[in-house]
Amino acid sequence: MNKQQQRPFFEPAISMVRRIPSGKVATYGQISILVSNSVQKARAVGYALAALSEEEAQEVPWWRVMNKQGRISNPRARPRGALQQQLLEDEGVIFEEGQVDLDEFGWEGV
DNA sequence: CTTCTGACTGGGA
DNA sequence: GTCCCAGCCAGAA
Repeated sequence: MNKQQQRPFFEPAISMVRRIPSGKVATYGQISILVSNSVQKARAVGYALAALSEEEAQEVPWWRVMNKQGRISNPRARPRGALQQQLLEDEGVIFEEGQVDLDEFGWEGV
């Protein structure tokens, strides 16, 4: 728990990801803007999810977070990438050529 | 201490 | 469509 203080950006970002409703997807830049009002910290958001343990992954819908292109980021480095698409499709998100239409499934935020 | 890398984004060529 | 560059945060060497 004390680690939160060491991560001024990690925890807020994770908390925001948890707010993403089912059937919707958010981009790293989206989360970055919501928590810090800056899109430039998007990389830190991705890193925050990458640092999630399996335990945290159960509570955090990391699969609803993707890049601005509406595409799963670095799927080759993560076998879970296939799972991510499967989970999203199970929630009603439609993949088109391995790509999601953010204009339709993009999370508007709070 | 410095340097590099990474689940990113935006702009320019 | 591609490629390159600059900026941000966190961790590893």
